[in-house]
Amino acid sequence: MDSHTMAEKARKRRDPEERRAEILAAAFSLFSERGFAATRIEDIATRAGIAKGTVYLHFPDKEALFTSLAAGMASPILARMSAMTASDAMAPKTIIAGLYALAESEILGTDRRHMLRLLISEGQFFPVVAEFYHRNVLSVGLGMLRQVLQRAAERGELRNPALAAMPQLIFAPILMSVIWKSLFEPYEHLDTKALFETFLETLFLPSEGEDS
Amino acid sequence: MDSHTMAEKARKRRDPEERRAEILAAAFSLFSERGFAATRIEDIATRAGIAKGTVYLHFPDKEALFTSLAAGMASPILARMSAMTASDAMAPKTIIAGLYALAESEILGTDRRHMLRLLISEGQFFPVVAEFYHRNVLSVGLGMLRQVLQRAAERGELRNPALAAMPQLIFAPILMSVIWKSLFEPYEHLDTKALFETFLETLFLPSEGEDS
Amino acid sequence: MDSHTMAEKARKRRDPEERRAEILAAAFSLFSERGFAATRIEDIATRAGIAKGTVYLHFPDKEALFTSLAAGMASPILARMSAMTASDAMAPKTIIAGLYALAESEILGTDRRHMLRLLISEGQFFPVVAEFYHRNVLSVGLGMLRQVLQRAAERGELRNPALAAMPQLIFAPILMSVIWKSLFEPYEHLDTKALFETFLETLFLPSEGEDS
Amino acid sequence: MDSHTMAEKARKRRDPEERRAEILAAAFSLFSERGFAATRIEDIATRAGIAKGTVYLHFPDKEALFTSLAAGMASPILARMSAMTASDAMAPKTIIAGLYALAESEILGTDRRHMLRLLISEGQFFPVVAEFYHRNVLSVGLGMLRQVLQRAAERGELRNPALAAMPQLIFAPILMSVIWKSLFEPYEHLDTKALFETFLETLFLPSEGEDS
DNA sequence: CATGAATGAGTCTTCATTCAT
DNA sequence: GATGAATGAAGACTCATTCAT
Repeated sequence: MDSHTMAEKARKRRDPEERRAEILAAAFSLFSERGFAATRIEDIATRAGIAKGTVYLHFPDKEALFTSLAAGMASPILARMSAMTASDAMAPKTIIAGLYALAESEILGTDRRHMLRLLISEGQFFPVVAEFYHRNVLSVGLGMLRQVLQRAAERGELRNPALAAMPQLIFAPILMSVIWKSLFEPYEHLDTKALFETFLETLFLPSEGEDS
Repeated sequence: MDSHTMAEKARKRRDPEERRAEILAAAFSLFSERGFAATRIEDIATRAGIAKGTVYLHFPDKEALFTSLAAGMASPILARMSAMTASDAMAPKTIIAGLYALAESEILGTDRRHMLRLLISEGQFFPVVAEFYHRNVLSVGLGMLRQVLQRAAERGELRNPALAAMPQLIFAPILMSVIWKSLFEPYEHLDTKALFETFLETLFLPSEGEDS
Repeated sequence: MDSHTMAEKARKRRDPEERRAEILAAAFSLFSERGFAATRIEDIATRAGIAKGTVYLHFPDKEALFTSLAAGMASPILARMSAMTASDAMAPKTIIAGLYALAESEILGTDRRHMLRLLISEGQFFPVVAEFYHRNVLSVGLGMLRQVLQRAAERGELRNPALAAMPQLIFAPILMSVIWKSLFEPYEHLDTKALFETFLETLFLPSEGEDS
Repeated sequence: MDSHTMAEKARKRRDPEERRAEILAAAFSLFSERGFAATRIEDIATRAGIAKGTVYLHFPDKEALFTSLAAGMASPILARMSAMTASDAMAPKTIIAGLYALAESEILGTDRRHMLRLLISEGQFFPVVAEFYHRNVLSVGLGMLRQVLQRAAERGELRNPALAAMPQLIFAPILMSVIWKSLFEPYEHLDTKALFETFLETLFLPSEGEDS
């Protein structure tokens, strides 16, 4: 018999990276469900299938847990966005449409939307996180959008060329959707696909041969 | 006659409504600054100039403080919005422009923006509040907007007539601005006036005699 | 019926000073028994007949409890010592004898000896306490002793006049006794009265008309 | 032959006695610096250059570490003292002077003074230690002193022959010095050489041909 | 033998809520 | 009504000890 019977003994001595990831996953789901203040370290440990003290072997304190989580969230999304906007070949409208599709499938359609709400909620009290996001996510993301919008304006595709100076507006419906889903979805469904579609058609002039 | 002067008496036994309002004002400023969890009842009492126990004569618990505050926040804004959209005489674009002006002066420019952020943050954990807002603020507000946008569409003033079905989009830049101000303003200033202006010009076709 | 039925209701709302004193008394006995680290705030509270949280209404933290205790211990003893050495009329030998009698009845014979041991033990880790004692107790006490010994030397009563420059030696047997009582008394009794008597006769030449 | 060099191996699998000594040395320095409660097993391990668990291969628990340390401290000093007092040839005054010189160079002048303070502080809570010291150090040490003082008394060298019945007094200035160094040295220097000299001259009559 | 990840009992401290005055 | 002392449940974090590798 192999001494690494993988099944049962999995409880002890995991690979540190794996363990760390499990803790973060547990923290993620609990922070999402209950918010930062209402989540107890012990609950995170329990959900990760470990003891309270073990959490502290991987993170110095509760705050670090949140900070790590926030930082880790950023890169995957950014990478996708980056890949998208990189190709000059793609039409701006298609790029923005792709961004909204990405937002729908990767944020609104998953638990990640809770994390975004969490960042909105708690970010203010974690300046490290806010600054990190501004520097690494927003600056980069807005920069890419600015370029795309600039190109669209030059090609005469934008309804309002001034949009290129306000790339934040592109994010606005995404944030709105996250908030709506969090607070009001139980009372009234929001059709985000239609929302993004409508917004897109408002931003861009119809392409050649497209029906108005 | 005893040694209690009028001035001294003025501190005690105030009109209950007035007292209640003072407590709410104190709670408002503290919740805004620190969030719900980090605000202590005692701090609220101190800021209101009363004793801890007195708070409980007016509100059953901390949660009630938050829900009352949330409920109280709604009406003034709603009233103004209502007043605005009521007049059929005003052009839709002017009404929406007025709404943004209102948002700037009454929300973004004041401490109320913190309260809106607070509603976004904590609302999920206070279903009473979320439902209240959906029923009394959003339903009403979105209804009004739908009418205004419908009228604009009929008058051919909208870039995209489908907007009338997505009045939530009107709120999106306001939410975005609130979030930006909370998290990123220290790192990068957001010119909300320009943002709203740009957005407005994107939604509406130029009026007669206006330069595109 | 008097509403201050003093007997049963004594549990609540005591005079703050009294309450503070009770907490200090409880802390004193527990620190004495178990040392600083091994004493739990909750035990102090229980012994004082109050709830854990109440301790924190009177002292900011565990350290403050120790510090206050240490500071409070000093003055009574100092006052007595001061009264003693003040009178120039008394013979130096009588004064020192009185000091040892005081040490026996007020320190070695009471729980205060535990506190002295505690100061010896923990003082190093509480620089505030050590400095306080140096400034307010030792400096003063040694100063007084120096004067007394100086006078004795001038009157030719000291076996070794150089003692006036080393007043710390006077304290040495007291410290030794405190330590002995703490550690070894169960195994071997120390007759402190005889100890002090022997030491005194070693320091001073026999008075006129005294038997050797 | 594998990649393990001699140097690398030297870190592992040392002679058990040597390993034990290293752990005790590490424990000694840390207990001295911070006291018993504030010293963590992990710190001891780190300072000894081994892993936490390894400590438990040599000592059953933290307490055993302290008691072993305490016991080990005793013998060297005792041996020296024993060697000193053994020779009947040496004058009593010279022996006691030698004892103080020993105390200065081997205790007060080294880290061992911290250990003595530690014994004073924690001894009470480790009855095993207290009893061990009483039986193996104090009884023996006081016995030797009693003999020496007895001899001095018989030879008419003592100011007060009764001193022979109170050999504890000989230790008093040593303890006083240890305590002073621990607590008050930063605020006021104590000249222990002078202190012991003064004390010695107080106990003993001047030797023949010596100035009083 | 040696390691250090894992455990969980233990402790300080906070704070919403109560209630005697 | 108003007060603020008192309560005690709750939660972050520590660290001696164990034990799988």
